[in-house]
Amino acid sequence: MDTNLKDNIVKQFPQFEQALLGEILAQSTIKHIEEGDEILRTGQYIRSTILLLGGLLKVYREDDEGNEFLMYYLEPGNACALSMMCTARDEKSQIMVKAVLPSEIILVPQHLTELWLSKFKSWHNFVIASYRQRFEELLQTLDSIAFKALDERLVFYLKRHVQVSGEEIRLSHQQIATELNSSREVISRLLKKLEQTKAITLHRNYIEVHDLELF
Amino acid sequence: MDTNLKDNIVKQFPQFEQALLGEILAQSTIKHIEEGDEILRTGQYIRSTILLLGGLLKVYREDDEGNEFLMYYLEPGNACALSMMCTARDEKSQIMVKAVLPSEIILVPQHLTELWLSKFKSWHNFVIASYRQRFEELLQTLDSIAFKALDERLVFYLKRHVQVSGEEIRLSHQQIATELNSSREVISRLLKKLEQTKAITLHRNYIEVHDLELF
DNA sequence: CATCAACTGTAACAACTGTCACTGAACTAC
DNA sequence: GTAGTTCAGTGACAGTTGTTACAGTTGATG
Repeated sequence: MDTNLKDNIVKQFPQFEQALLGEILAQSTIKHIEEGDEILRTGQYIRSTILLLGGLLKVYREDDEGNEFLMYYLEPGNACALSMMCTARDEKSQIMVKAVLPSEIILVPQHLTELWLSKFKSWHNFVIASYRQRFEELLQTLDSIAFKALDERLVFYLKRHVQVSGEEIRLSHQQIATELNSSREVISRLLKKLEQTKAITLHRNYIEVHDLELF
Repeated sequence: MDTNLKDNIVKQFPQFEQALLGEILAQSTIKHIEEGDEILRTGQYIRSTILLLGGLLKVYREDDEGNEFLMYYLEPGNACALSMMCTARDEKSQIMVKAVLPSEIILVPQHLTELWLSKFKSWHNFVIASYRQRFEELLQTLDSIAFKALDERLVFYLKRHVQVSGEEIRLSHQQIATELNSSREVISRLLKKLEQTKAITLHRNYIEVHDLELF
């Protein structure tokens, strides 16, 4: 069991040095998360850094009125950059993190995250790389909201979904509308238009993506 | 002259330890920037970390068609987080940085930024704090674009401007429209509405802000 | 099979934003 | 002062998105 776990960590985080792997195994908690469970809520204190071992997480923003929009997805081998950015003093989360699929996460206590930065070069690099990657993804999301009309944002959203979970997108129109902070009717309308161009086929509860490259 | 410079750095970056100050003075370049000058362009290679000693910089995003929108302002004592995030390999800038006022910047060569992280605790903390602060500001900007109508975004924009440069906002309607990725006529219309509520007074080339707290 | 709930399709309408066209006011340079 | 330029104000109109209202479809359950 423990050997399996170690193999799995090595597989998802091949860049970590041996000593770091040892510390992770010794000091952190592995947790299984059900689909739909919330891992982090806005306003909640962050006490651990989250590493994703298996499954799929979505990171999104929610405002006072319950509106939300998707920031990005985290795949196995990724970490939640924001949870690494909190220093010793307790910081509150600015974001929501929810499991899209049943997932396995590693929880590293905050004080270790800090310590490891100077202790392990591979950890340091991982943290920097994570920051940067997430910042870039956030900028892309920002671009799509700022510069693009909803039809283009929808295509951008579908493409990203294909990347993380294949050509069969198992979502209702309502779910998509929520993640884009729009409304169901509008999304239905736009999806219908996309279907007419043969880029996708609509079904109940899932969308089949043929080719979105032209958009 | 050099003593003046050191005093100035100490004033803007009081948290830096002595040894770090020494290295900054010895190894980095001080540069004077004229109002309107571009310090970093999208696609350009980043070779230095930028610390702001005096003046005011704006950090914004620009798309292929020349549309832009404001991400945030940098004030003296701040640093460009993105320019710190680049590791040894040459990374291209994802953003534009331009001087809003005549400014003094410190350019720290990339390899030192990296080195100092492990060498100086105060530098390390500064970098982490900068990342975090910028990420939060970016999230706020994102919120305002995603959740708010243009009238609210305009108020948010004006408020931020008051924070960095006082109650007299020296901008034309066209400049505001550009930074919000909107159009001049629309901004004029909304500003006029705001003026009618006595929150602001409009003049040629500047706006006088009385009270925006209600919005 | 009957019923119910969730999901999807659509039409009509309203609100917001962007665009076009034009006017006038303020400042600049000669 | 005059001409030219930049800036601001305004009305009309078009396109996009959100809202309301309702109908039809699918799938689950008893």
